[in-house]
Amino acid sequence: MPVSTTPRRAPDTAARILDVAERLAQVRGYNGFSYADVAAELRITRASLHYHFAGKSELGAALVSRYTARFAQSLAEIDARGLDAPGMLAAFVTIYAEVLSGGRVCLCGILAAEYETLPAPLRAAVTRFFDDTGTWLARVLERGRAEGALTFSGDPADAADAILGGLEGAMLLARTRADLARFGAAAHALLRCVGA
Amino acid sequence: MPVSTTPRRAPDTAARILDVAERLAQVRGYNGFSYADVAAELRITRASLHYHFAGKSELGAALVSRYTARFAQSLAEIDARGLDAPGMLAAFVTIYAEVLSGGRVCLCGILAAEYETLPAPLRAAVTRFFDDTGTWLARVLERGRAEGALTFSGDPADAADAILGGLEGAMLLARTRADLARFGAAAHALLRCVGA
DNA sequence: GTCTATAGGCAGATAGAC
DNA sequence: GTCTATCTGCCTATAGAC
Repeated sequence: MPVSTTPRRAPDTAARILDVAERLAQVRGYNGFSYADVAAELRITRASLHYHFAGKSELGAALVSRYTARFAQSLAEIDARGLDAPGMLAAFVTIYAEVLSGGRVCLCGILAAEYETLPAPLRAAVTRFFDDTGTWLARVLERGRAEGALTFSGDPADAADAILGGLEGAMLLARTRADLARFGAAAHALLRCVGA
Repeated sequence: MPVSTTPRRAPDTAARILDVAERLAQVRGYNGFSYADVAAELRITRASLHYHFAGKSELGAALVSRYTARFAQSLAEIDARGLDAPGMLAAFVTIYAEVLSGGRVCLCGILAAEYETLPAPLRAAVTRFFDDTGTWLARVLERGRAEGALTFSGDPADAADAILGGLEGAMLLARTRADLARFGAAAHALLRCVGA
């Protein structure tokens, strides 16, 4: 078949809008950026943005949807690497560290802070992100403990919450200190919490 | 001296403004409330607010200032109770749990999420809050370890960051699940991190 | 101290031409 | 798909009367 399936190198405006909006949201939050910000950066008009995403809440929902899908893919890749539980936790922390080193925080972490002001569909999507990620973490923790590679007491779901919340909080704190190293140290301390 | 030093029961409008604004900020964030919101709740006009606080950034600074002072007072009260280190950590967690049970999150935690959009004086005040609180926590942790009441490895400052960030993050996550109990469980898991 | 009135800007959003 | 033009509403802020 001569017809190439190579993705168009061309604009794909919707994706570029998501790229810009995602970065703005991860730095300034959902309430901290506007259609005007995105449009200016892409050198198009606000009206054009409305063609691709009917409103800001739809853009926000698309943002979380894509972010969650990519995050799930990252977790699946960790699953596929055949690591032991401590290795999986370390890889999990690395995802967060890379986001932070890009000057961003977790999209759903910053949206969680704005939770009470978010449109309902966005709230539901954020909740789902944490449920999914917490479930993955709890599974890793439970398996690691069963195999003797991890040591902690209590419900794996609670330990998962502590690690997940700990990483989200550590990211936010790291920005107030402009100190990436302290994030790594705090993350390391969190993992020691479960014997990793 | 016959002139009573009893504080006026009267309005004290500035304090009432701070009370309302503080609650709004702890629920919706700095970017999530307006002068109009505060004014409507107090049944005064926006113009009156400007009489007491020149602008929103000044109001925000006053908010963080009062919050930090009260928080420091709470820590001083813990110091004065003659508890052992684990008891002090438990009391520290209780402060957070009480805030959350009131449907709020830590003022400086939510401001940390909005950090990049805050006026510079507000940013500095938030940074100071975490530095002060982290210093207090690290001191408790170090003393507890020296006395054999706590067991953890590494720099007490790193463990302090893990606990502080962990509590801030756990508060934000708890709201997305409307589940106060899970905050308590996560906090408990964090304290076990240092042997408490 | 509190008000009315108003300014000036920016937000999200829509209609309709091209 | 992208534009210009426009709408409506909310925001912070100020001037000046009471």
